Amino acid sequence: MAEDNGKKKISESTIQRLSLYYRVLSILEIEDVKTISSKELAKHEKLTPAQVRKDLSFFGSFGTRGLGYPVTELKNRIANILGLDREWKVAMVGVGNIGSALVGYKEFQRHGFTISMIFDNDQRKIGSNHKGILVSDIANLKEGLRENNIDIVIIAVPATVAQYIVDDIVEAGVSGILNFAPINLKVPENIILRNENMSMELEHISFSLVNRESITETKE
Amino acid sequence: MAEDNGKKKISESTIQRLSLYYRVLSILEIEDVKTISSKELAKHEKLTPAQVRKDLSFFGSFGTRGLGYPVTELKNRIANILGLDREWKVAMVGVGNIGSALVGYKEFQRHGFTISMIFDNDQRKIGSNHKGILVSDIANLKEGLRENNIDIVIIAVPATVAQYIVDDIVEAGVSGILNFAPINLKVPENIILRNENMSMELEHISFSLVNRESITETKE
DNA sequence: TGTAACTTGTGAATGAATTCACATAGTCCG
DNA sequence: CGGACTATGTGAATTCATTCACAAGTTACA
Repeated sequence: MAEDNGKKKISESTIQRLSLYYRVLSILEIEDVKTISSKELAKHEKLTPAQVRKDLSFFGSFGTRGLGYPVTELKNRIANILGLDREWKVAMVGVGNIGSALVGYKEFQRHGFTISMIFDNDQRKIGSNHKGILVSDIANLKEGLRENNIDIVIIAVPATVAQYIVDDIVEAGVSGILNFAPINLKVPENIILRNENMSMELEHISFSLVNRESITETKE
Repeated sequence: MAEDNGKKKISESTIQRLSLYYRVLSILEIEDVKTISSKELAKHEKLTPAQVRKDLSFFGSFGTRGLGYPVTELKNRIANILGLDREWKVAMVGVGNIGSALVGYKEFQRHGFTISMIFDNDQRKIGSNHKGILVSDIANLKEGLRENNIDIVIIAVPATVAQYIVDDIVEAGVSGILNFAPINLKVPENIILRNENMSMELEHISFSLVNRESITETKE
């Protein structure tokens, strides 16, 4: 009966929040907390209890009235929904500043994302070892991705060349791409492309600071 | 007459999109494009023309009917709205994987964010030079931030210690904080705190891939 | 077993963001 | 200079997301 053939569409924000819930639940599990109410869970991420319940209700009902949600069970279920209960094979293209940092980023590994290939075009880097991974020549990108059955590619190259790279990635049959280059890439409809734009958050802060000032004028 | 004392609230997403517009306009300016229509601008970021016009209309009317928007002028105006027309003094706390990469991230500099201080607790790093910046002892965080009039702090420390760090930052009087630690930090209401969660985007991709599969089943 | 206290799950109500659609104003070119 | 064309700016309509509010299920304990 757990079949949900209705398939109502899940909003972007719900998916993002699932990530947050997962993170909190992982911590709670380690702290040996057995159950948690929507109220508590909401507090952890500054949301409303109703929001939490609504989000979870899209995927079934895991809670027990009067008690709350079983931590481990819910965590596992969310992992399953997000696809974190499997190993994803990830490749990194570009091992400069950012790329290099991400290769060593523990958080990815923890969530099932294993970076197993690195590509770069810098002759000095090619052939070298980066945190235990051999850096391949970007000239072999397409074959490399194919042969190793890579699921997801992270792009961390300069904006100027990112589009060429992404074209190759798509041709290689990879359909999940995370782009760190500050440019909007064009991909076919069936490709899942997400952008990580770190300046954006900083700019959001600067906007807020500027706007706040005009209000906080009274102070001092 | 350009006074907008009405002050209708600007939505989060509008602000995010301003960042995108700014990025596109910067490129167009370099390409020596003089004017651009909402339609063209929308195409660059996969939005609708109406959305672009609505976003911009919150801040006044910069366009010319029949022609479009003057690229340079609009770019400068957005820079002004976002607070990118000034120099922000930024400090980095934690110079591990991520922190180190961000210190060398050109994009920040380009948008007016100058990282001028670095703090860490690792004795081997303290006193050393990181891309031309002296690494200070985190024990001196509060005084350092105050003395140097830091506007924004980027947190790139392990999740376990992030809350202590942020408390110090707040006490030092800094009110803009960008957090890379995968944890929800508590700050007073008047502090602008934004989180950058890189796993989240990857998880979004994995969710989409899993869900897509169930639809693409037909293939092969 | 009964009852008081909780907490879920969910339609309905509200609120927010996006898109529509068009009056208005400017451009462009013969 | 005039008419065809283009594109903005914005209320109104629509779609989407969040919150409300409450019936119904479960616990805890006397």
